[in-house]
Amino acid sequence: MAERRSVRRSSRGGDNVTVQDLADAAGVSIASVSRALNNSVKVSDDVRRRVRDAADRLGYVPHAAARALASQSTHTIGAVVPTLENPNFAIGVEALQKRLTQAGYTLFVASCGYDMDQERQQVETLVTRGVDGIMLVGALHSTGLNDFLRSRNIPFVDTWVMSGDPRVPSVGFDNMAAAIQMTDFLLDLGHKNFGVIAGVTKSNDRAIARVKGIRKALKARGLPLKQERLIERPYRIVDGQLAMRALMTEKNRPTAVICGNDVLAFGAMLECQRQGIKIPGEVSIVGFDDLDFASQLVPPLTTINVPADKIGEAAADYLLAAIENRPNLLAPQISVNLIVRGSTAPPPDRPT
Amino acid sequence: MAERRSVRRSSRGGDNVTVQDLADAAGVSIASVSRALNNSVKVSDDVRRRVRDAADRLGYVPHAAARALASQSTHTIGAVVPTLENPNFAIGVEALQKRLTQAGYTLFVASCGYDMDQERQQVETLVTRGVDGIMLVGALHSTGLNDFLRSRNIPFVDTWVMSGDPRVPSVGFDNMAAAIQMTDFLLDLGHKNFGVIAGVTKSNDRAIARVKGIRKALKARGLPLKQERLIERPYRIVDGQLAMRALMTEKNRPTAVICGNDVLAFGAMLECQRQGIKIPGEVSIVGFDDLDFASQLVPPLTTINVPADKIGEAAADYLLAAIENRPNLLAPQISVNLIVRGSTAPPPDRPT
DNA sequence: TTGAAAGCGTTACCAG
DNA sequence: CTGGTAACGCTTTCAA
Repeated sequence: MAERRSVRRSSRGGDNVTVQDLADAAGVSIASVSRALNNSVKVSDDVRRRVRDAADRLGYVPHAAARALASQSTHTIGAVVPTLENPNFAIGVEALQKRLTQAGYTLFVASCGYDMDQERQQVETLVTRGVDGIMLVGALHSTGLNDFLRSRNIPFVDTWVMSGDPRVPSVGFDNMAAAIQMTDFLLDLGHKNFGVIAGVTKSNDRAIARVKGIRKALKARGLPLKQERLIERPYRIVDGQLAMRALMTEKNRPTAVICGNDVLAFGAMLECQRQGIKIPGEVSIVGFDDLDFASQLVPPLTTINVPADKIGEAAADYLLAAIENRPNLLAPQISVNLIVRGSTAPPPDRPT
Repeated sequence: MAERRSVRRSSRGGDNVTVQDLADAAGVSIASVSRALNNSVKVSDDVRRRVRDAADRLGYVPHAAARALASQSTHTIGAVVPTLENPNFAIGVEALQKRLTQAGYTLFVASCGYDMDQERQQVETLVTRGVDGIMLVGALHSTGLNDFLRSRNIPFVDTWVMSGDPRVPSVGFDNMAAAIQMTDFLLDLGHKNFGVIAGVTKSNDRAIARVKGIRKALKARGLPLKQERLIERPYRIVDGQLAMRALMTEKNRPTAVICGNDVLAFGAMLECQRQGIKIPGEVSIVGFDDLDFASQLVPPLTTINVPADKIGEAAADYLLAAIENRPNLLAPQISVNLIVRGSTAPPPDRPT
């Protein structure tokens, strides 16, 4: 038994304290040490105390890999988001992580740059890592991804969307409905001449759904969305600016511009400020997300509030419940709200 | 041998394919399978091919925990940042992750909310996880953190700072020097009346160093920084606004306001816009970080460019090198630059 | 180049 | 309640 230690291959300096060491120090079996450490019920207070003491004294640090191997559970969760540069996802991941930490889980984070193949790649890596659950963004994944995860019995949850399919748990909201609500709001204000600055719709079902919603709402009032009035751009300020510039060079300027998110809207507003175009006097601008700056802009931005932190927390709760086989709370629906602020008003009195 | 499988405790559905299975399928020993899978040189092409085929056919997914346990290396890195809500850190983490993925490493992310105790907690969790390296932000940690990591032989790197101590590897820059440069710039412009909106300095050595730099530069010109001219606030837009409001209510308004970062500066600018205070006509405002919106604001913000992505990449490179015992590249120094834009100008002609 | 076998640090089952 | 011990899935000597 003493031999055990000397045989170690360990190259690391700080000869790690093992359960075996604690057992020796506390004068109990390693089985008892394990039980004591894991708050198992079947341990006498005495043993528990002695083990805890030894652990503190020797500076014991559990070995997660060994634990995972033996228990078949890593207490680890993975998240794959398009990019952390979008504050929305950063906030969501942050909230997810906080919740997981509370529950004793650790989070792997990976980004895929809005690319389904990369997402698949990252997911496979996470599976190799033995994650107990995975958070994904959107419902649009590489073919077979869902089945792959299901076949391996790994709980996962789509976020920022609301899937119709009950087999696919999701924590989010109906992007199309939100876009419709926003468009209807502008329509009710009297706007008839629209411009849209959307996010890149490739591999992005949130962006797709939002454009679809806008189209649908307009169509319902007999207003088609002309090709040149729909500009698709990455979610960056400068792209919002350029898109707005393009939109405003037309002879028949739109009186309302719907942006795929607040970042794009911010860019659009800056362009107006630069050109001296009055908001909302000449053009109404709306965003999506309600990032912290939205309410502070001049004028403050009308947008859809998306509680990214709530999404992250709910995703954590769902995953944790699924992992522990708790009666699965119905995938919580996140409510998003139209926040009307100063960037919108009825269209100016001129023939459109 | 057949017995082995039936004894499994595995509760999971998707009976995972093991090295043993591949060995059976390929008709070789598990040792050979391991070698074939790990690109070991000592394998015949034939064996390699057969193993690879079997792996593909059976859908083999390696088991990281087992691999870690056997090889004493997890191919895992941990990062602890104050918060992902600060775009700077989000960008840094994103870059770190990308680089690590390329190298076959997976990233654990944790945030500590600018709290050293939480940071310590997170680090210990990561150590339990067996991470091969850790990225930290700042050089100010809970007492003994560095020794703890060193004693366990875990490479770590401080970021966003430049440590004097060569025993503490860091990837960053000299915050104080940058602040001095910025202050000198304003001083050279003719400003004598300063206001400072700093980040919360508790547990934040970047914020501390920046304030120190400002103080030092002012002092060198015989200008003290009065208590009421230094406002410390969390890094949020609204805090920048409120702080600016407080600064501008004084009878003797500052002609230059130095902000701890761009977010605070943005808030300060918004407040001026709201009050109709001209920038830079009446007051010059500067930030720190050069976030993407800085160059787009009206007027564009004078600030210090901090390449967060470079920091993340360099941190990854350093950690990887340290882990693989490669001749440690000297901790790379990140160069930050003063970016002069429209938010700064000489002070107005009035007695200050 | 290949195979056999000894671990890696824990957990969990089974007796006692 | 406690101890002994067989896994967990893989890597890595050590011989052949």
